[in-house]
Amino acid sequence: MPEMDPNPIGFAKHDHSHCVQDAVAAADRMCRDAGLQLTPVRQRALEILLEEHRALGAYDVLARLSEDGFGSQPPVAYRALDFLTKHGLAHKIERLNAFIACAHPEDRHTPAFLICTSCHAVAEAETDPSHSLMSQIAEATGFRISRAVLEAEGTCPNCLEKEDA
Amino acid sequence: MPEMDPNPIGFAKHDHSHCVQDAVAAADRMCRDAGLQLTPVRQRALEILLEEHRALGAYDVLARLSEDGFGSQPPVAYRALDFLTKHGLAHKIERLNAFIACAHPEDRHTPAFLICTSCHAVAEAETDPSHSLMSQIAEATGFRISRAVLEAEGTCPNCLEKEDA
DNA sequence: TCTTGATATGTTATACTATGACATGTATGA
DNA sequence: TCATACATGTCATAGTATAACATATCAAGA
Ligand SMILES: [Zn+2]
Ligand SMILES: [Zn+2]
Ligand SMILES: [Zn+2]
Ligand SMILES: [Zn+2]
Repeated sequence: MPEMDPNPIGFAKHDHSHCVQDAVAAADRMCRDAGLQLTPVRQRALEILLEEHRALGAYDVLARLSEDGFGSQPPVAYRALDFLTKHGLAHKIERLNAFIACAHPEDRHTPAFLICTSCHAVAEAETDPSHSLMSQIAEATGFRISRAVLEAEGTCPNCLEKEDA
Repeated sequence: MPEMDPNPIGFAKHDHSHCVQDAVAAADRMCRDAGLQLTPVRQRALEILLEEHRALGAYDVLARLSEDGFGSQPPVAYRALDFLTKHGLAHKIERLNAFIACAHPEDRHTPAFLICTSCHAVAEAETDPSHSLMSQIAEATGFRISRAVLEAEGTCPNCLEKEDA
């Protein structure tokens, strides 16, 4: 699987070399435009999430931040992660109590995640909020949604292959 | 269970007097049929969840179990809740780290929850797993789902009304 | 009968996740 | 200059969850 991310909702491998700096550059641009401060801690936290292509616990992020000379106490990580999630640069996976960089922060979306319980990979699928199941239910009941959590656990294509072998 | 919950996906009030014992009786029957042991702790835990019509933290359940003479340590609650969730008698709301009795344990379903951030009510909607958003995504990527988490936060109809007033 | 294995309940201790409260520094604008 | 907002750091604490071990029960098998 060569290119960067030919299948945005899949588990394909990709060339990782440039994708971190590209994403950071995009985040930087976005923050500048929106009048937000992508400070050193926040940027480093984003890089950490991007470097791994999986969900990291707040304390994992904290440990790396601390290694890099930032504060070593939980609020340091939680505040950086709050910033990133609040502004769509990262998401929290509720099922895992963990965080992951957003796969396509360009446009507003309701993220849906596929979590492989075998290899712990996490894929983010972009969904059209208006067509989603939750929206239909909400409409039927008069409920006004502010945030939706869509997460599926199971086995990814790669691990399914290995199982067969 | 016919009129136990006239509006299974809504936030309507209902007569609570008999719904607990009805649900417990049904659970008892189900367990008997399936060769499962609905032991005193487990049954009491289910009753506790049914009595409140909202999501309870494990430690809330534990406190009540302890009052009733059961063990007072976390595993007591977690094990009872594990049993109930494993067998479809209760669900965990990941967003809240809390548990709620299943609104319709009769049939297999993928539960979806509507969580009111104002009054903290939680409604469970029954969804057809095969038609769901997640299933479509999974099918497109070759991912095999074992469990789906569908949770929406927002404002319930009752609270929306109050806001207007 | 005795034994073994599976299941269930209880305990202690510990690990993991998250937030409150306060001090300091820096930039902006009245 | 001063007030305000915001960002970072600290210490302390709250909230959620599991590991590991002891004991009890019951059913199946030697
Ligand atoms: Zn995203
Ligand atoms: Zn996998
Ligand atoms: Zn249910
Ligand atoms: Zn409400």
